[in-house]
Amino acid sequence: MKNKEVKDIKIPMKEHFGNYMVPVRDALEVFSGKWKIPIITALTFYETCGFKELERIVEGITPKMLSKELKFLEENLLIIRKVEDTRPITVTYSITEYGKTCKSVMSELYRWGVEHRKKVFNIEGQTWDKC
Amino acid sequence: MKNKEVKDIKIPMKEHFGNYMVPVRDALEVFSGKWKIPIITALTFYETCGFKELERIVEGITPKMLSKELKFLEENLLIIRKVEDTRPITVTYSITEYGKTCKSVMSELYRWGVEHRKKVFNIEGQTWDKC
DNA sequence: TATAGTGGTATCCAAAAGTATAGTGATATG
DNA sequence: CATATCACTATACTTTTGGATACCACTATA
Repeated sequence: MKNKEVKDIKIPMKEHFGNYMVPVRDALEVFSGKWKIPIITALTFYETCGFKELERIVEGITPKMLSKELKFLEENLLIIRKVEDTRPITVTYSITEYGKTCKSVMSELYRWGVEHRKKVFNIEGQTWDKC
Repeated sequence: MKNKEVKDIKIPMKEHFGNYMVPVRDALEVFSGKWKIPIITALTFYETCGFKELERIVEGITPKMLSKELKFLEENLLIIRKVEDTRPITVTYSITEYGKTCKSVMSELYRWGVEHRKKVFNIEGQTWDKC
């Protein structure tokens, strides 16, 4: 082919989208994985829980994973950990005001996910109890 | 402690939220991982691309990953693969109308991610070129 | 005939994510 | 004194994810 420069060569996304992916990846880091959304949801619902309580509420999670994810969520300012001076000492985890902003993302994921089930698996009207 | 039944024992999320997590997880399966969103974004932007084109557009991806993710996205009805009867035969991948519905989720992830950067890293006004 | 481009596979490997199981020190209860 | 609860940590393991490298058949071009 002559005039190679005429052929429309598609260029890397970075040229068009710059750093667009960076915040998207940040968000996904918070919401992906098996346990982060369940923990956020639990703390949004109950406001404050202890460690063992969360182990029971978030069914199936191991203490190792719970501990790891709580640290991550605290570093990301979504929850706060407080050591209460009781006997025996108890530790409480609570959702922050900022943590509550996750709701918009989660409900968008929920909304899209429900449509996706309909489209891909042809499953309608199942009881995806909205909250 | 007497009156154990008075103590408010927090119950597993499933009691409150039922199958709420199922569609959320479905959605996350589509959007998580390193390459799915970049591929969707590329095909949303260019409408139709060939395999080698995508390899160049989505910088850093290996043919193995590209092949795997394209299969996944096709199974999820987000893109279509067509073998064109040219010489040599070419294969095109295009976004479906349904695939375009991903935009709402991606822009919500973007929006939240930008706020999250501000909050957690105190990074303002950077050029997260919106699209 | 040599080279380059098309659309991929095959194989091996490393790192990350997640599971299973056990145990710790402090305190409180029966 | 035995047992249980709280908030974890430690260790070993498996699974999943992704990366590196090589290679394939086919066709077109120089």
